[in-house]
Amino acid sequence: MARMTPDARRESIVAATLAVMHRQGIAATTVRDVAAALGTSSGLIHHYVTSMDELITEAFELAATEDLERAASAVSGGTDPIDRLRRFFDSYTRADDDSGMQLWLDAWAEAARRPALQRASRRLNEAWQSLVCAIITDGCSSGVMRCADPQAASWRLISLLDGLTLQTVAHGDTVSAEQAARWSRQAAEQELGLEPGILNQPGILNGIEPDARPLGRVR
Amino acid sequence: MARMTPDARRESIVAATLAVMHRQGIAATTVRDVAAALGTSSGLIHHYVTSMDELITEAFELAATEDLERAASAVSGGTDPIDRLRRFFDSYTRADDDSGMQLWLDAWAEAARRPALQRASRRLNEAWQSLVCAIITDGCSSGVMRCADPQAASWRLISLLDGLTLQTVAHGDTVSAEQAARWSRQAAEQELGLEPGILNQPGILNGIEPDARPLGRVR
DNA sequence: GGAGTTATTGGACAGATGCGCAATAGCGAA
DNA sequence: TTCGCTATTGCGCATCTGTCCAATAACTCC
Repeated sequence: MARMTPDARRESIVAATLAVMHRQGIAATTVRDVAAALGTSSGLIHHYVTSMDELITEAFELAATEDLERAASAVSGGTDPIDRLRRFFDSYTRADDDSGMQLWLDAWAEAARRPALQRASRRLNEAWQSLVCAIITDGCSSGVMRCADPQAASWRLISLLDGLTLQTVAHGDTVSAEQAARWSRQAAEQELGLEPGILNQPGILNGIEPDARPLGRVR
Repeated sequence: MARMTPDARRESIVAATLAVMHRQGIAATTVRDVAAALGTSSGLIHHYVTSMDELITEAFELAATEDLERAASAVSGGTDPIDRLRRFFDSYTRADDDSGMQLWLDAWAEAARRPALQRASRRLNEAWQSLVCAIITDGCSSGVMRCADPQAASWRLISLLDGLTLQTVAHGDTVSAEQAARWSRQAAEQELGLEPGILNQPGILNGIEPDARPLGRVR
């Protein structure tokens, strides 16, 4: 294999690890599979990485952080709290494939037994909640939303989305992706005292940023 | 090891498998560990079970079915829809340990790659939703609840509970068990047009069935 | 060009995994 | 008491796992 600079090689290793994780699941990701995906030897991986756990955590952190940043950037383009909330739903919901959410399912299950992964998962989950909480807090102070406890409301909103999407991904279609999208928006409208259907308007996202790729936690 | 009847032995194997699954997680449950927990040889396991996958699915199905039946039985003792809903929350929420929910996290993550486990998980999740949906439907027709779409509402309720509990179990206490209990009840009251706080009244469960153990999906 | 540095190789190592199989031992029926 | 059935044993097999390490090859600097 062609010799690469340490930085480039490290990056390619993490990227390959992520690909294998998507294909086989976190628990079944092995050094040899990563090496094979890269077309190199397994020894090379350990030349850059001290343990498999570290590598898996790093790859998960990379993917999850990118998704979060895409969502945050989509939200930040909103003109007002309701528009920002709409963009948040768009970015979370508009998934073409489920492998991103599957990664989260793996992470939540593995968290109990991999401390480093737990820290990463926890930190990123809290960041998602903060993102939503800021929108709700704004919405309340500007008077377009009514909510007694933005902290609780945002955890509910995130958890509801996770719970519904979980059904879609783990069980095929006990809850379809379309239902998850619709039902979670309805719940948010109800919870925040919004006019029913207001979050379902065709995403302004489409008009403003035609290049924007499907966004959000679920890639 | 003492010779046992096939039925008794099979039962003991499934029980031991479940214990190992709770301790080590589904993915890390091995034939040898089960044999060790039982004080027998690994060959014996395969004398009763054709594959590890089958055994794991069977053990999960057993635990999840028992939890569901405990919840259903708690609910069926309710005097009216609101009382039944209260009992449902009590049985889901009143968990002393988290290993039951951890089992569900494992199952959801593994479902994509173990078809038999996916079928079991799916079937049981749908049963939980049916249980709630029946309560809501009753509540609507007797006029004590207001809900346009009991199907959607019950999926939301289940998913919210799963999502919140997931945080408690996977991340320690991003959301505490107490918050998960309170917030999900608040959401239900809001969604079903109930008087705030009505689901938080001290569980009638305690008075009527003093023997009733902590119930629900989370054991 | 030569020398030094280091990215990369390929395999060794010890341990774990699911599964299968001959041998053994315990129990019920004759 | 003896016989037959089968629950149970203990180990073998092939394969896979993370980790490590000496040998090699490619690149940089003198």
